[in-house]
Amino acid sequence: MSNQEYQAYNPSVIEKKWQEIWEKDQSFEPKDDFTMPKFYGLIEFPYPSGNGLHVGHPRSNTAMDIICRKRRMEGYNVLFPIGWDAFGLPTENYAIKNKIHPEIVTRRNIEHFKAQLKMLGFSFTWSSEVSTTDPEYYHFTQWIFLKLFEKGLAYKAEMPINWCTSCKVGLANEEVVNGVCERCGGEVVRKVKSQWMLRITEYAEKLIDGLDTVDFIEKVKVQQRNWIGRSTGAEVNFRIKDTDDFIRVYTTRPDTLFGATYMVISPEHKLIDKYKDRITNYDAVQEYRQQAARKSEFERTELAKEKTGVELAGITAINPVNNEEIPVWTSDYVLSSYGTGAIMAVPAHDDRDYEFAKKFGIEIVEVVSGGDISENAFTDIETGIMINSGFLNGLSVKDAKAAVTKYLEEQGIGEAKVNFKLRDWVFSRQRYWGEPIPVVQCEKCGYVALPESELPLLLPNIDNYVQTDSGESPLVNLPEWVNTTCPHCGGPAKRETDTMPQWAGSSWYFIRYTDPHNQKELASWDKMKYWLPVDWYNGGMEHTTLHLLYSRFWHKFLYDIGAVPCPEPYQKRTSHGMILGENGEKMSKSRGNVINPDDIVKEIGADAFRLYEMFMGAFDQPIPWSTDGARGCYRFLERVWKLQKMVTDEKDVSKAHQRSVHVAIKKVSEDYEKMKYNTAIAAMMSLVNAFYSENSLSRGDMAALLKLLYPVCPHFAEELWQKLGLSGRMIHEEKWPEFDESKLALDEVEIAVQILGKIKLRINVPASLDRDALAEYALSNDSVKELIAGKQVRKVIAVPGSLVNIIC
RNA sequence: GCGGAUAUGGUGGAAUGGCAGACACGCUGGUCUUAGGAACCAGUGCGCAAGCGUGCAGGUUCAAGUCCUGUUAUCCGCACCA
Repeated sequence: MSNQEYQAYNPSVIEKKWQEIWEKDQSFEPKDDFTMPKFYGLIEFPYPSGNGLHVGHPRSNTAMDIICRKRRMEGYNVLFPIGWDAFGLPTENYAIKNKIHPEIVTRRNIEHFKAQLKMLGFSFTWSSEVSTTDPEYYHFTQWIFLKLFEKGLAYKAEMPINWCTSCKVGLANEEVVNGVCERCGGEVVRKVKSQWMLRITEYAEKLIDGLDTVDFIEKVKVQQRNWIGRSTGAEVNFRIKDTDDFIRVYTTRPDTLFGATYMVISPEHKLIDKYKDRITNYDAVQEYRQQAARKSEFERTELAKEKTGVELAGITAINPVNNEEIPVWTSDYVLSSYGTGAIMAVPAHDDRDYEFAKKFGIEIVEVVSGGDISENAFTDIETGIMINSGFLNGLSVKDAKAAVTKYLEEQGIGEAKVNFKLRDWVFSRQRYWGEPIPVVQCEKCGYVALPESELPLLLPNIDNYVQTDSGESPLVNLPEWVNTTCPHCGGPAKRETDTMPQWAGSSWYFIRYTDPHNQKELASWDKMKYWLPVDWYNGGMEHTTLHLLYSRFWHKFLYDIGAVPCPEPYQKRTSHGMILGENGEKMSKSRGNVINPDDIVKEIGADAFRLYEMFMGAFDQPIPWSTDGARGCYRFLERVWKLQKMVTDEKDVSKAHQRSVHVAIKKVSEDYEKMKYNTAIAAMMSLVNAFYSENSLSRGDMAALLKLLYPVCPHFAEELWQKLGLSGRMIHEEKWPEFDESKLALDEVEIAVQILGKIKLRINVPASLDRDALAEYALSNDSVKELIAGKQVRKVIAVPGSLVNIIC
């Protein structure tokens, strides 16, 4: 019995107490000792919105906090940083609406977030805190841009953007919902603007291949691979009859070349203009092209089901393998932005071509046997055999591909080709609250980079953050800022007024964390060399093809120019499921099902809140919130709290609980690593139930439980540890417990006895029996004998520790 | 249409091919209380039972929630990528 006076569990008091101690002692600051084994745990730094933390943040943060706290107890030097992804639209919109400078809004929001995160007791490396809006930080965001520009990976191009006709504003894709403006419901059209682009496509291959070297959860890899969309095939030239010109097509099915019965080029294809004099129905073609151009993105996808198109009368092409003359069409089902903007159509073996050919009565020639082309296109590439295909006849699809590609290359009419779906990254925003792009436009020299010595190019102060009527950044209203001189020729030049997207600052923040106040470079080489790559990065699936891909791109680029020491930024990536409202729907203000972490912490404390978020269900699955469930976790902590009244003076793990304790250590240690927090917590609950069933536990038993519980409920564990005086240190300075396999053994186990696979009874047997001994033991049991009396035993399957199945 | 995931009590969910429903929530009854939305104790998949039970239909196996084939529903992502 502890001689401490018993006090009821009061989370608000002890949480505050320990947060102050940790802060005062700098308990979680990493050491400068680079000989220690390191662990770099990372969570996506939050966007400090005005709404404050939602319940999703603590789910990811607590999960990684658990890993980091455990790592420290295991002797690792741990970096677990936090910062602010603070540029971006919502802050700017708030600033516009309330006429407050976004910088002030941002500062206020960060303070609020910080207080909330501290309230939850995360063991962040606060000394590494960064904000993307800090000039000291965006200095190097701009520096990376200069490097991209220098290497030709940043370029300016005419690109269509989403334009709200009512707000007269360019919108991000995320702001366009069902073809209308998210804010005003106005019509959104495509408007061509000159935009900064980043050549991420240059890294398509590396981004795909790099996935084989990292430990990302499979669905992230699959999604990135699909997004990058590598496909292998061939480009083939089809001569336009009576000219020297070719239509060059891309196909993944060069094996079906003999089945090409027409061609389709995109409405934007240059050859249409070039041969407009030959096209006898040019008026009709022109009208179709205008129609296609007028269609908004929304309409184009809406109308995707029904194929449309116009034949280019007067133009035909020659199939290079059989010299057949085939018609050429234009249709918007062929995209100008993919491949060569032209295809050979093989209706017998492509669903889209089939549909198109059926609609317009074009010939369908079967070249792969195995299907029924009177019903459907036959697209199976595994089983088909080539027919009607000259020298390819009799080959499998796979062999035919190889054979025809070789032939094309030998004849000089085509070649193997890899294509990607990935598009270059539109990097401009006509907005105020972002990093200025450090480039000027000179009348003589064109786009010229600022010299590095002029970085950071500060975002100038401004009174009005609204875009201009023509959709330019409000920075254009600052002539004294815009008008400058060309660093190259000294002549008059204008600064770029577009700013960078929110994804810029977040593409390299994990590098900056290793050396956040370095004025000279991204981070010092020694620090990067020690800390990078991030060992474990947890975040949301919604960033898989955005932030996660962008930052891998930047990192690979930085690696290629020798600015970082490793080719991949993240060794391991995991992902948490979303927390839904209590009604099972997505949490949102409009649904009125939002749970505020402040309210929960006020009611049950941070530890119970953290505990519940980890216990509520499988970590990677979406899960509805349950306030009752959260209260249940509070009850569990109260139950543990009350254990202090039955702790004996025995120092070691008790005989009575020895097995339960070691089972729990094993289960909890393993489950934390697998992020199976729910079952880890269940194991601790079972242990507590075992303590209660004996009405007694030793100090050693309690110590083991508290160490296991500490990563999830750190304040609680620290407090009880100290209250019971379990050691002279604080619990976070303790070693992680190890389990002893030999302590897991049982003397006797209950096994099930089955007859023909049906359970008939359960018997207790010595745990040490092997397969044969167990079978024998079971057969000699009186109750079992009764069951099989008069029957012939044909076979006995015995599984030690589990069951005996008697076949008779 | 393509890709991914999921499907188990009233609810959230457990279960290396080996006793389905661990651990919780909720609910029912009880104890103690001036009181209970506190605590503690007992019960709780369905069925009176024999039995039946992991979306549905088959299959493999001594044994299937788990493996295979097919199928349905829901969620997420992509959207004519040749």
